[in-house]
Amino acid sequence: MLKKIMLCESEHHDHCISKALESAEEVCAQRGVRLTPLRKRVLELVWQSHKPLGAYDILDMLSRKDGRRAAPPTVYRGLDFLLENGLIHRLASLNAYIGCRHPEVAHVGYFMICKKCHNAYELAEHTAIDTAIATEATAMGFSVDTQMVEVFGACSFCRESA
Amino acid sequence: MLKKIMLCESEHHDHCISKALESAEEVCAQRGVRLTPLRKRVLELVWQSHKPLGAYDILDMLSRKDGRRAAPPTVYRGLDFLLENGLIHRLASLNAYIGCRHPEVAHVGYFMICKKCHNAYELAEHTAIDTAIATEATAMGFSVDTQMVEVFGACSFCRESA
DNA sequence: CGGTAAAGAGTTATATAATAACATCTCTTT
DNA sequence: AAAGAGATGTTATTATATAACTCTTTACCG
Repeated sequence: MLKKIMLCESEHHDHCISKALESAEEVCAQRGVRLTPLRKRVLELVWQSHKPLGAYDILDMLSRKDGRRAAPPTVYRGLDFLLENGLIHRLASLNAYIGCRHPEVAHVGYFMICKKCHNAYELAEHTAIDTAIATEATAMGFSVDTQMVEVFGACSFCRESA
Repeated sequence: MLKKIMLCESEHHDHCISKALESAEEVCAQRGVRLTPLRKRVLELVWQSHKPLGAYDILDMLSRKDGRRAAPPTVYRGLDFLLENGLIHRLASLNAYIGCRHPEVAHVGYFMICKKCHNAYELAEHTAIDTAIATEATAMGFSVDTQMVEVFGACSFCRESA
């Protein structure tokens, strides 16, 4: 029997979205940076699901919503702001972006990405992986600055249905 | 006192190159695939240093060498072949390619990349990191297919000179 | 308040990374 | 030599991201 990690903490994904927006407001207020309407909309779009989204996917959604066609820099500026403030993460292996669950504290993300349902699970900080990387680095005299860990495979739900 | 992991096993980097080419010949012969002149040249170019190279960097080097301008698919086909046969790795966070030290056995690469000298150190397989990832995955019922671990920071040499 | 500087957003063009689609060549086998 | 497969050449295009400049909005200062 597999342990199942849920993507949404509550019954409905809407809670994830509203909670994320709320946290974002708090975090930005606390840091004295502005969560402008554009930035907020981009964040909201990223949070539409737990699947990483490409910048141009977001751009399309944004354009559809607004009626007129937005240009790439519009969305990239939003994404850059959100990345800088730890409100989203970028997945290098997918060129995609995903909402961060714990924007209060700066951290790099560790992700398990299901190749079937495309959902990405962010692991908590200070996992064994973190420790292992630090240990390996120390052993070779390497000082770690940042890191990317992206694991691909099948999540428990997809394994079951397969 | 930091332990120093050397990039080149012998005194001269030329040994790395010739050893890599030799291994590649063996591996390809064994698998019944063809290490054509083009593929070999691409591999040789990737191995010019221990710094990850972009596809277009390789393309430029290739073009310079040949006199005439090569087109992107030329180099991408070479890279694809080398990737498929585990002769090189792709670093997703850099969109760059680097020679693999152990092409005999299929594996994903774990890399420590120095932001100062740009050299990339490939860690041996079955490190603690590997184990840690497997453990985390199991704990959440996730079956691992492949993974990407890319760590950025400062290598022992650059730390010393800083 | 009103002026001003800075931050944000719009717009156009372009850089960078990768692939699609089709033609051609070059082996090997017969 | 012919056929077929694998490899390479060639042209065009897609996908991702940024540069450079303009205009607007906001925050701040007197």
